[in-house]
Amino acid sequence: MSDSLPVFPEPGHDHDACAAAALARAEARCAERGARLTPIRRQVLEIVWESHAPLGAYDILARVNAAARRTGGAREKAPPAVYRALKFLLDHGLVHRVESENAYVGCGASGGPHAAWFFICERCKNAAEIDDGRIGGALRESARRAGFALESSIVELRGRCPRCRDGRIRA
Amino acid sequence: MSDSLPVFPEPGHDHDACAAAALARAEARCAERGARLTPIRRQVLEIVWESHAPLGAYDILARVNAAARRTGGAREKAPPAVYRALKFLLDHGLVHRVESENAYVGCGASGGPHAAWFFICERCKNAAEIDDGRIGGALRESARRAGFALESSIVELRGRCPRCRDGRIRA
DNA sequence: GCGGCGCCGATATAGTATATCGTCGCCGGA
DNA sequence: TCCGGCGACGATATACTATATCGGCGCCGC
Repeated sequence: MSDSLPVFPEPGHDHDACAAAALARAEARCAERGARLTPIRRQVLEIVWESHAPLGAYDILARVNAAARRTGGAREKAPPAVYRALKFLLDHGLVHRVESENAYVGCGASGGPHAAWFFICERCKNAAEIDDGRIGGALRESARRAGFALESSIVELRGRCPRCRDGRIRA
Repeated sequence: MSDSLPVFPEPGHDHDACAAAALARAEARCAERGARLTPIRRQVLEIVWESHAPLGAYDILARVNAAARRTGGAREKAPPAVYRALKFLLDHGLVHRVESENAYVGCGASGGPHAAWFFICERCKNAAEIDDGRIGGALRESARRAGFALESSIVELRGRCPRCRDGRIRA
């Protein structure tokens, strides 16, 4: 469960399948917990999973409303609708917040609660969750030495993902 | 230079001296660099150093304007004045931004550029810089294994500082 | 002197997030 | 059946955070 390599999307990445799997995991987790994945919550989750790049709340809102305009005259949603959906998804571990971008990204893990640590590519903007026991060990050890009672940790590592480093690949 | 214990203020902490030392370091660094610590920049730095708790830009602005009202009728400053000062201080490594709070805190280090990693106490709100080589090692090693070209890192560890853990001390 | 530059004032606006209140629908208990 | 509670959502207003842009002023070097 620990120390798997981070999952920046590979060249052959089947994103539709990737997003579908995430939605299926979300359905399953909500079912387990008796939580309701209502239409707006599900739609926000689908939008977040349109890519591996964190998306801002107002970008999500714009897509929700664009979809509403396409499919018929439903009234525009207001910001609280999206923020409420995001809060639900955050509370249930289905999305993570990227603090350094005020943005939200789908949680790629199927397991239970876990720290949200990311590599974030400055070029393609994708974020990949880090699953590395040594980081956790170093953080816990540092806290222990300092007498600090660690409750949660934010780790956001910025740079270039394997595909974007060296500027070899266009996008 | 590495692995010193983090500096949450001790009970006997002489904060005036602490802030004065920070100001002196800032003067020295600006002198070295030929950068001008203008009155507004210096004032923002002093305000940030009023405590070890990160302060929001608009809180800083309010204190700047409160001081102006006390000392005479100078017109109120507008937000860009504070943001410009903060940018200068950030660029010169005199303050750090705490991403998870949209807030700013004085840099306690005298050395050159360094990652800004923090313990942040949820109770007393103080932030303490972490200087722990093992964290950096773990982050670099994790990036290396992932093929990720690391450019900068954000680490914000939330919890209870030594004085506030166990709820033993009032504030 | 005058041109360039850094700094700042001033205004406007963009971007992010929350408070509050009312309504509706569902479900369980009296 | 009716009622009460609760969760979800709509709607409006507002708070909080940050930046764009333009113009003026003072300093310095030529």
